[in-house]
Amino acid sequence: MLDKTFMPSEVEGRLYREWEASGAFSCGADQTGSGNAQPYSIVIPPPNVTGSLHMGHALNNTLQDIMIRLHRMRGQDVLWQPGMDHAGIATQMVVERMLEEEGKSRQDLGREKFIERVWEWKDESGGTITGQLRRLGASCDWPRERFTMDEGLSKAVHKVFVELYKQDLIYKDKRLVNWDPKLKTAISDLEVQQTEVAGQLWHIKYPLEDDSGTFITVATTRPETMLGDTAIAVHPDDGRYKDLVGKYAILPLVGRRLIIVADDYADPEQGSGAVKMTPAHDFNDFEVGRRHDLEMINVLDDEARINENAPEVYQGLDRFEARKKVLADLEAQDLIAQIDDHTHMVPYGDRGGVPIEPWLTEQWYADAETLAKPAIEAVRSGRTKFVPEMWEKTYYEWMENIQPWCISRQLWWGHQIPAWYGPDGEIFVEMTYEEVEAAALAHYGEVVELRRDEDVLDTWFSSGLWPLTTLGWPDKTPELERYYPTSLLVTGFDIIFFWVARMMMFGLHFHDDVPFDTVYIHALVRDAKGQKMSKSKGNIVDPLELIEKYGADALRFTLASQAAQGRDVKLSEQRIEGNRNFATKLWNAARFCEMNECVLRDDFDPAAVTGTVNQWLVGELKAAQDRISAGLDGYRFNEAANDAYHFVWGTFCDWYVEFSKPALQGDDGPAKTEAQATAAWALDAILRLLHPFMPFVTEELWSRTDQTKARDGMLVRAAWPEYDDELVNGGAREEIEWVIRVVSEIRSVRAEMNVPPSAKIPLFLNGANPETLARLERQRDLIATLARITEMSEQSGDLPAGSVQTVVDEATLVLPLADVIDLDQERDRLNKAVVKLDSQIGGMAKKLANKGFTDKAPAEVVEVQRERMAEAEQTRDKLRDALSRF
RNA sequence: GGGCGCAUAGCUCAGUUGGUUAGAGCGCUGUGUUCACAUCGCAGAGGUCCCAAGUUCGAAUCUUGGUGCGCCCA
Repeated sequence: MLDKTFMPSEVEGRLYREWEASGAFSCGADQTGSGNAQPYSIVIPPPNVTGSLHMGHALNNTLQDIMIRLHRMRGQDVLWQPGMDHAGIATQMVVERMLEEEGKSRQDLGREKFIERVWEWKDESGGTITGQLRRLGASCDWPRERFTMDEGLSKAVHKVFVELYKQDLIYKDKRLVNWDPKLKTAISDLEVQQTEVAGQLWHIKYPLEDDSGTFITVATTRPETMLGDTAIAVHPDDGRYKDLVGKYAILPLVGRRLIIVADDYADPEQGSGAVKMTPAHDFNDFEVGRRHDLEMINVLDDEARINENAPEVYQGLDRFEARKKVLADLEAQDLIAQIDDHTHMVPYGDRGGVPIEPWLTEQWYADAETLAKPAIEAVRSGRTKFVPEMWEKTYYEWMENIQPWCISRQLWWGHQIPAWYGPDGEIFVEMTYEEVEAAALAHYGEVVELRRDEDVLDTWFSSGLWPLTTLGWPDKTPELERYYPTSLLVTGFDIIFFWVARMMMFGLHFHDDVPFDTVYIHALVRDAKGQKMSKSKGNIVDPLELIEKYGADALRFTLASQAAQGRDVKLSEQRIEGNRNFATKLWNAARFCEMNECVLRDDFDPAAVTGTVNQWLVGELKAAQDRISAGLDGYRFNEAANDAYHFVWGTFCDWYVEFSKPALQGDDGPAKTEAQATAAWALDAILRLLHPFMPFVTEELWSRTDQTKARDGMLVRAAWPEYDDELVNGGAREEIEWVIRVVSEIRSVRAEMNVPPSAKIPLFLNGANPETLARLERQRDLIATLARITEMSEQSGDLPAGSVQTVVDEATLVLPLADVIDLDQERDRLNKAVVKLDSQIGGMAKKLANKGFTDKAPAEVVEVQRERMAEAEQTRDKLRDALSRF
């Protein structure tokens, strides 16, 4: 016997272990045994090895798991490829922090020992997230788990680097990069967060060279960078400065001559209209510098301290101290013309958390523009589809304006760049060190000392290969052959650039095919108030806490039911609680079936049921199944979840269970047997339909409701329901919908008239046609039970005194309530109903009188309108009659 | 400044190519526990679908403009 409530924490761990142990999650399964099960594959967005499950992961993996479980149940050969990302900066930071506590730095250890330490850390505490994904119910093929630093994957990265280098798609260049002075590495544009900061705009007077005593005033938010100024720019059309173009100013504090150039970049509206140029420390200035061939003077070191290229008094000062001193010195010389408060954007490194510096260094670059071309074309031609489609615009926007991709990072943890340098800096890039040596020997004609590049590759370089490498590429594996291109990628919009775009580029370049058929982009998970979750706001919701409190099923169902396309998920605990209640409801429906000995029968044919209620239910189930399948196939997770919810609660529990009670609790006989079998069949279908959303409670019920017949294995591998249209019986549907209308109407009137729920009353039908009377005859039991009616009969002639009347279709329901009725109240109620109908009829009459409508609208629409009006008129007339009989 | 979204019940949101008499969950109000479930049942209140103009026989839905909010890129 089932308990009264479902206790998720008592079953989730056990069920998950059983699934895993049974091999249910393994790819290669051909459930139908036909030998031609179609492959269905998803690669997981690899979480960082340092990561732990947050709400974004919970949503992302819930959606993937729903699709995976659905297709597995459909009998496809399903692969959900799991794995983790080595997360260069994040992981290195974790281990460096540990070292710091021991009073050591990575330099103290040396590169080799440090990397050993990282691996130790990874083996011990890395990857807690994979356990957490299991808690969520994610049915990944775990034995196939991969890590971006695995040997095979590293080999692939090496091969890709070598090939791209030989194709001139990877090269070294000296450009401005985003430099993180805390982590002392280059980072990509995408890892820079522009943050609005309330700062100042300083107007500084630069003396003109030729005419002592006059100045040109420049405005800047970063006065310390003036130490690296090499020019001043003004707009070519700016009359104020026309005469100064080509002349020189003298840089205060330094004494350097600055040429005044005319360039469109200078904005006459901004500040004074003249802008100082620091080509080595500003991206815009860098571009201006290129146009005007300006000198680039780097005045910062790798920790953003002033270096030897600046006057000695500033050397060694941190950039913020330098700002203070520069300003003080300018002030002392009376060179500050004005200080404005000024809100502007400051770039912050998203890992290090300090403002990044544009810094001139030599780095490795990939020719993203060339690689992007086929990737753009693949989406344009529809080989890869984005859902929702609007994200394609974002993808194009970025791909068409793509910048060279800086792929080197000044870190130790990651794939070390496979480039070696000879004594004169000649570069050798080969697959093996032996080949490098051979190439060097050929080049120099003698054995020389070779030095390997110290840097590692951007983490996204290896994760960009994820769909290829996890399937075994560059080897020609059966998995690669079978599961590539993958069916679906599920990810957040924030990594379309970082990740999706790179996988597209690499997949097309190295395997000549797109990595996925469809990319489903889901939204952000926000808190109940719509705020972005963040540590600083303290509004982070921990999915694991919610799982403990409400069960994984409730969390999953909530996320799915909120995952409307193009809309953020606002997660409120109340909703999760509501869906926990839904699981309880399902549980109790199963408990009801159990108590009434509803046992699944092998020979049950839903198309052959004879009871009207049973015919109705199988038809409703077929319709619900259609909607749920269509919702999932269209990635409308919210619709599918809500359809399932409404069928289970609104149709099965609220009505069918109640309808079936007279039969189930009555005497043994064919009606009871059929009710038991139908209920068992429906519950079985419900468990299947809900399984992708709520795998735990459904699996548990599946095993617990298996009283007589051993089900063929676990629900996780059971077949997804598919039904024929013949299950829909129009007559049964109309009849039961009529019963529902009658019962609802009576309940409503009873409540309004304050008839005590315990009181049973008679019911008379007035003006009912023969069909309705026949229905009444057939469905007496249901109406009597659900509407708490004693006797019911046709009534013609005079009404019993003090009757309440209400209309369903052509018939008037008459409830003799002389004892309880308040005549005035009843008159009011009827009057209100008549007035309301009159206004509706008025609207419809007007519409039908409009020739434009009757001529131009489709005939069926006009017909529907006529029918509606006739029905409304009929009801109104009946109510008027009722009033007149008062 | 450029681009992309969003605005519907107290709250959070559905509403597929225009045919609505606008729905759900939560919350709220009333009421009910022998008979699966109080993590529940039954009933109810609650909406100029942001504003304006246009297209149309017909607009929550399409177009334009405005207002407010959000995100991305400069």
